[in-house]
Amino acid sequence: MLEHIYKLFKTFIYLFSMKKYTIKDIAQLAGVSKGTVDRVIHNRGKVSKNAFDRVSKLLKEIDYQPNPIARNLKNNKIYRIHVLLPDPEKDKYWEPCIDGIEEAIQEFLHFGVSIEKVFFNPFDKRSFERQSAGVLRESPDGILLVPLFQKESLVFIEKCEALGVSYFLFNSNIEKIETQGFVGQDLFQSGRVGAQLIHKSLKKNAVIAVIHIDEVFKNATHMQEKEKGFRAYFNDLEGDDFQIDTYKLKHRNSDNLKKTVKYFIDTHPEISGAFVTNSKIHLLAALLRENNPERCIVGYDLLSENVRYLKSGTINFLIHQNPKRQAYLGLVFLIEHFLFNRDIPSVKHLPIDIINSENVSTYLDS
Amino acid sequence: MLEHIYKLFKTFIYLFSMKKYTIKDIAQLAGVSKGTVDRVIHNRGKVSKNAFDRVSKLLKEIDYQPNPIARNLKNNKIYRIHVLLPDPEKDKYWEPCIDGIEEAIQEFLHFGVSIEKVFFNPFDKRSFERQSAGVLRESPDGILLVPLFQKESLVFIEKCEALGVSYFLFNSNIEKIETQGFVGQDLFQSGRVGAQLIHKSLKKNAVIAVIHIDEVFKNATHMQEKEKGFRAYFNDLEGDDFQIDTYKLKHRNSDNLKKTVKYFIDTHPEISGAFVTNSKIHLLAALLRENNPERCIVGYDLLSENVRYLKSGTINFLIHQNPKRQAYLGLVFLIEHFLFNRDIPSVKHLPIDIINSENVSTYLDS
DNA sequence: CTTATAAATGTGCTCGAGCACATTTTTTAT
DNA sequence: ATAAAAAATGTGCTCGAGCACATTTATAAG
Repeated sequence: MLEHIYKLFKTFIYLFSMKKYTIKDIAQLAGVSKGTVDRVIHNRGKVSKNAFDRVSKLLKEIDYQPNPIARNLKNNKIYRIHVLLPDPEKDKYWEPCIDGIEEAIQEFLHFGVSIEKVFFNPFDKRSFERQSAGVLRESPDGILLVPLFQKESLVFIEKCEALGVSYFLFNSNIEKIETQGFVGQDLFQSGRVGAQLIHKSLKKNAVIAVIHIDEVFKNATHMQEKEKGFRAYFNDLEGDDFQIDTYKLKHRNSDNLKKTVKYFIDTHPEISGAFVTNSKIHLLAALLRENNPERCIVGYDLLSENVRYLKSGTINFLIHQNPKRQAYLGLVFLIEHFLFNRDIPSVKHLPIDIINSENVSTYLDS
Repeated sequence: MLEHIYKLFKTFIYLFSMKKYTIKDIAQLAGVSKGTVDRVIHNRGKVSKNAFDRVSKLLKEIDYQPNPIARNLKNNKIYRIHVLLPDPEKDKYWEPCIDGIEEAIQEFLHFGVSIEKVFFNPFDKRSFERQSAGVLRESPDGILLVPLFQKESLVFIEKCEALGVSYFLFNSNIEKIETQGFVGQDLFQSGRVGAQLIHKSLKKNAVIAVIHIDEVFKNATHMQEKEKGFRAYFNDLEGDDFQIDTYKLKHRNSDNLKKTVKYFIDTHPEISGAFVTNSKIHLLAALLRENNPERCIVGYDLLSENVRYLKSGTINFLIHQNPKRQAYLGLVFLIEHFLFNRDIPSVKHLPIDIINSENVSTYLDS
C-alpha cells in the first residue's frame, strides 16, 4: 500500500519535471492568449511591452522549445535544395555521396523538402560553370556544393550571396573566411596522419615520396594541403632524418598515365614510402610488383579497387574521407537550418579514419 | 515566355511525382472513408474483403508511408526506457555513454519518450542483480543494458522476455542467439586489428604480450574474444614467427595493481609488443620508462589518461570502441521500434576506429 | 416481412504551432 | 465627448494520423 503511494508520487514528480510546455501552457501562465505568445516568439510585433516582457521572461525560465513535430505539420512551403557535385561516372570517389543524399531524402521525406542532384564534370571547369548557372536559374532555397574549382566556385558563391540563397560546402573548402559553412576533413591534419603511419612503419633514413596523381592538375589546393600536413609532421621530428620528394604524375588519358606511373616506379627503386594524396592510389598499386614488407604505401578513400589492394597487402593504409557522410551531414545542416532555423556550423571536421586490411570491412557496410 | 511555361511545367511534374499521399488521398482513390483505410493499415479488422483488397492494393502501389510527424503528434502514451549500465564513477570508460544518452533524450524530447539511467557497480555482481531487479519492478517499456556479467544478464533477459519487455544490449554481447538485439564492436575482429598494427610495427621474431588488466577478472569473455582475434591474426600468417604470451594482471586495489604491473615490466624486458585488451592500458603506460621506437603498445579506448600517453608517444595506437555512439544508437533503435515500429536490428557492428596521436583530436569533439 | 444482431463504414474530435482574421482596447484627432 | 484610427489581443481554423463513437448496411432469427 505504502509502496503503491510511493510509486504514484514518483510518477507525479516525473510528469511534473518532464512537463513539455506548449504555447497554450505559456499563454495560460502569462495570462494572455496563445496568439500573443506566438507573436512574442516570432517577434512579429503588435505586442504591448508589458505582455512582451511577461511572456519572454516565462519563455526563458521554462526554456521553451517548440515541438518540431507540430511545427512542420502544416508547413506549406517546400524547401528546394540542389546538390552540385562531380559526376560519379567520371570519378568513382563521388559514388557514396549518392547514398548519403538518398539517406537524407528518405529521412526528411515528410518534412516538405525536395532535394535534387546536379552533376558536373570534374575535369572541366566549363561544365561546372554551366551546371552551377543552371542551378542558380532554378533559384532553389539552398545549395550544397563541392567547390572543386576554387576560382569558379568563389564566383558562384558570391552570386548565391547576392541572391540570398543559402549554401553549404563539402569535401573541399575554399580560402574565404566569410564562407557560410563547410563539412569535410581537415586535410592538413589528414596529411599528418598519413605521415605518422609511414614514419612508424619505416626505418630511419628511408626515402619517401609524396605523389600527386591526376588527369589534369586541377583540384590542386586539396592535394597540396595534404602534402603540407605530411611535410609538417616530418619537420616536427627532431632526431630522425627522412628524404621526402614530391612527384606530380599528370596525364591526359589513362594509357598515358599508366606509362607515366610505370616509368616512375622503374626509375625510383629507392623509394620505400609513398603517400598518394588522392583516391588514385590504385593506379600506383596496380603496377607494384611483389609485396615488400619493408615498404609502406598510404593513400586515400575506400574505392573498391583501393580496397582490393589494401586487402592483398599492396596498400598498407587508406585514409577514409567518408564522402557519404559529408554529403549527408551537409544536407542535414541545410535542412535543419530551413526547418528549425538552427544556425549552420561554420566548419565541421569529420574524424580522420585510418583503414587497414583488418578494419576495412567494418567501414564498408555502414 | 516559353521558358516561363517550361518552368511551370517542371514544377508541376515535380509536384506530381513527389506527391506525398495521405490517408485521405488513399481513401478518396479507393472510394472509402479514412477510417476504413486506417483499419486496413493497422489490421484492425472490421473491413469487408472487397474494401480491404482495394485499399491494400493502393497502399502497395503508392508505397504509402505514414507521416511520422503527424503520427506522433497525438501520441498520449509515454514510452519509458531504462538504461542499465556500469557506474561511470567506478570506471571512466562509461562516461561518454552519458553524453550519448543525453543526445538521444534531446533528440526525442517531443516524441513522448522518457529515458532513465540506472547505474550498477561493474565490480559487483550483486549490485547488478539489485539494480536490474529494481528496473524490472518499474516495468518500463524498454531496457538498454550492458550485459557485463554474462550469467546474471542471461537470467535478467529471460525475465524481460517473460514479462514482454523489449530489451537491447550494447558494448558486450552474450552468447545466446535468440537475443533481441546488440550494438557494439566485433571484438574478435578488433583483436585482429590490434594484431596487424603490432605486426606491421615490429621486426620479425619479436616477443609479444597479450595483457589482461583488471581489478577482478570479471568481464572475461569480452577480453578473451579480443585475444582470440589477436591470436587468429598471427596464426594466419605463414612465414613470420612471433612469440605471443598471455598475462593476466589482476588485483584487488589499485596500489596492489601498480606493484603487479611494475613487477611484470621489470621481469619481462624482452617484450617489444603489447596488446592490452581494455581501457586500463594507461596503468601500463604510466610505468614504462623511456619511449622506445622499437616498441609497439596497443590498447583500447579514448580515456583522457590513455590519450595523454598516446600523444606523448608511449602508447602507439588505441582502438576506439565508441561507447557514446553505442549507447546513442541502442536508444535510437529502441525508440524507433516503439514509435515507428521499425524492427530492431539483431546485430549492429560499429566501425573499428584506429587512433594514433595525429587523428585522436578529430575523434574527441564529435 | 419485421426485428434483432452483427458487420462494415463514416464522422469528428485530438494533438501543437502557426497564421489569418475577428474582436477588443487604447490612443489620437476633431 | 465622440468618432475614427491604431494598437493590442483573442479566436478558430489548418496540417495528418489515430481512435472513439455514430451511423449505415448486411445477415440471421423469429
